Amino acid sequence: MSHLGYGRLMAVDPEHVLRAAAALLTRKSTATMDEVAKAAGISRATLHRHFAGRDALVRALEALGIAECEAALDAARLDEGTASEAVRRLVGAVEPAAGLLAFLYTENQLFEGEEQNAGWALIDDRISALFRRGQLSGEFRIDLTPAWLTEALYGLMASGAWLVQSGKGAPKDFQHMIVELMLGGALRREES
Amino acid sequence: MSHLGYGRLMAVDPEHVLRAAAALLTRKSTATMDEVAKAAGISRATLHRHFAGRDALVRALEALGIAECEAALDAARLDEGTASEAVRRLVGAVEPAAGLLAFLYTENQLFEGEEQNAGWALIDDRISALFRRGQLSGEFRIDLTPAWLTEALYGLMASGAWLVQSGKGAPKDFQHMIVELMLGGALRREES
DNA sequence: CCCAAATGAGACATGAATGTCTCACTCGGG
DNA sequence: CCCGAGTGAGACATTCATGTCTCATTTGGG
Repeated sequence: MSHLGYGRLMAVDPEHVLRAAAALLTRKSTATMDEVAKAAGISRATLHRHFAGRDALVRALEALGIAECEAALDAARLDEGTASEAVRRLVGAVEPAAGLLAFLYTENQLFEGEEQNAGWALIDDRISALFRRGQLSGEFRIDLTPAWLTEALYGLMASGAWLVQSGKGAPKDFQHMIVELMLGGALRREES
Repeated sequence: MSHLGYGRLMAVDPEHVLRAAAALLTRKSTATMDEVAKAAGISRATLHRHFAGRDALVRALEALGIAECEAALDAARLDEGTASEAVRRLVGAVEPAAGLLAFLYTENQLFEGEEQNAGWALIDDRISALFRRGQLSGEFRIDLTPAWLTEALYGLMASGAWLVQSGKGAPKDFQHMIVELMLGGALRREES
């Protein structure tokens, strides 16, 4: 059995391991370290050499999710154009990481302790600021708090990821269905 | 004697146990049977006498959640009035069970196996039918599928429950913030 | 009063997952 | 060619939740 090395020696790519772990844990959040190792195509021993334990693995996944969120936030350029356009760009940029984020979102183990990763608060702030900007510009309604709009966006993205993963929705509709419901709601409009 | 009388002794109320378990597991989904027992104010032995094991407990919680959902669906009278009004009534009726449902929603253990409870499918159908009715009456937009609207409603209710539980939102706003975002979206409207 | 039902407390075994370790093998570079 | 880093396989001990059991106690009914 040989692994396709990609330049150096046959060292395991931690990134690839995390991707595989995320893909598996998103489907089966109770997967054991052994299952994770098999999913990543490595042995349990090697998995342990890279991540001290299950907790460390989940923490690494959390860090990866935060990093991808921040990358998406940067790529979406939330300060440019209308807030609506920014929301649309954000959802589109987040889509590749939606599965991982949906897993982390349901992993409330991460939020029950005292030491939850401060990265989430920063992300919350940036998204809240976007909604607040939309409210100040008169674009968004003001009877819904930025905190709620942010939380709701998380929920809709998780639901969207779940819908796609279960096969009840097409991946290509991910951005559209989330953005349209988030901004426009379910009611039919006559105007525009 | 020897008949199944239940007013006899200081028998534990299984309903109360389930409520306590739901309240705890919503906050800490990894709570042990011992913690659940303590939260319910009974011993682990008694907890085990009523629910064969952790799996049975979660199944019972699932059955309770399904029952409460169906009760809410009945109480909301989805066939009466406009679809919007029905959605509003539904969210209001579901609110007391929102915490439990949020827990079940994130307990993807329930949906990964082959034998997921058929009760969810029935609930999905009833809610989907409501959105479809709204679309046929011209009340709801038709570019979002009933399946997505249903899933989105779940996600928003879970997010709403989480927001309230974390203290970042008031319980009294639960119905309003969910219904308004679900139906009207975040965009500000000039009309009405 | 006496008994049966139900509970609480705790001991005990079991099983699964985890964490640690050793050893042999395979590359790749010097 | 040889050496070492990195890996796979597996043995091993440990931890912890779980499941089962016993026994004392409480409670309420007959």
